[in-house]
Amino acid sequence: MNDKHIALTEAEWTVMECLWEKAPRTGRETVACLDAKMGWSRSTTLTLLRRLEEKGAVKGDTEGSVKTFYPSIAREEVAVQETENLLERAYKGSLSLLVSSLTKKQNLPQKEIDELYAILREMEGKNHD
Amino acid sequence: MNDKHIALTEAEWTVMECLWEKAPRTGRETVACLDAKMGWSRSTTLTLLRRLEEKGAVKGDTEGSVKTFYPSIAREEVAVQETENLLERAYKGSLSLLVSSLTKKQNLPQKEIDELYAILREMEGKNHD
DNA sequence: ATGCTTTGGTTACAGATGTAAACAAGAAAG
DNA sequence: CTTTCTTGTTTACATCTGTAACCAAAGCAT
Repeated sequence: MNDKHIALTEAEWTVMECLWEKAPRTGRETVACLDAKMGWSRSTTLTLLRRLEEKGAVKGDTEGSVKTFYPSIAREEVAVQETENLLERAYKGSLSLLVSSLTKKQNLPQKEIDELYAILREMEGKNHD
Repeated sequence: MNDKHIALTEAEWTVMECLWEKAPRTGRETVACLDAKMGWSRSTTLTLLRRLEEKGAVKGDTEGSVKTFYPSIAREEVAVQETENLLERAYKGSLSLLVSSLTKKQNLPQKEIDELYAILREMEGKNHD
């Protein structure tokens, strides 16, 4: 059984961030977290949690009168999904096109450049092994 | 006078693609284009055009009884905007993190790798000039 | 036991989005 | 000139999103 195509809205991302940061979290904890971070009302948070549960992004566990929530997809998985989407939509699937568009506006800090070199080198290593 | 923050929806992207591909286009032409490509009804296309005009993404020019449309933002501009958004949201602003996440799934074709090297080298050139 | 508090669930509601029918004013045809 | 076709505008409507009030059941305090 597989659950592809989970797209999160802005608000839902915020909730997920909260759970990715630390999970499981009880309803109350999650509410507190998002009240602190976003000033959201209890209802808002709980509604979002319900919708996320419905679309399979979080799993809720009820014990007695209290419910605990935790993500059922990894942050990176969602990130990659959304990235691929954008890549397709906006750059015809070409990562280098994305990078070049971005860097045309502003140069990267050297640190980022080094990281990227490292990634490329490593990939080349794998490519002909 | 500046018009930042233009976010396009899925459907609106499709319309813009049509105009970026060739512009200006009359209403009729645009309708034809999107009917062919998407099977949309005349009304649908025209509604989208109106909304895009409202949000400042296209400019419409009425001459007599016919209206011509053309994009008032460049494709790349929108692309970059949306990319920066995703970058912030999903990768804490780190491009290298994005790239590494993506390439973890599947290696890039050599061509892409070469392109990326080229981009990096060029940027380094600019960095200390 | 009886009433506050905490906790999750149900309902609500305005604005955005996808999709399109209905309508009106000008152009073209007979 | 009437009829018909075209072209753009208004209105419509279901679904999705952001945001939250209201409600009911379970716990706790008196």
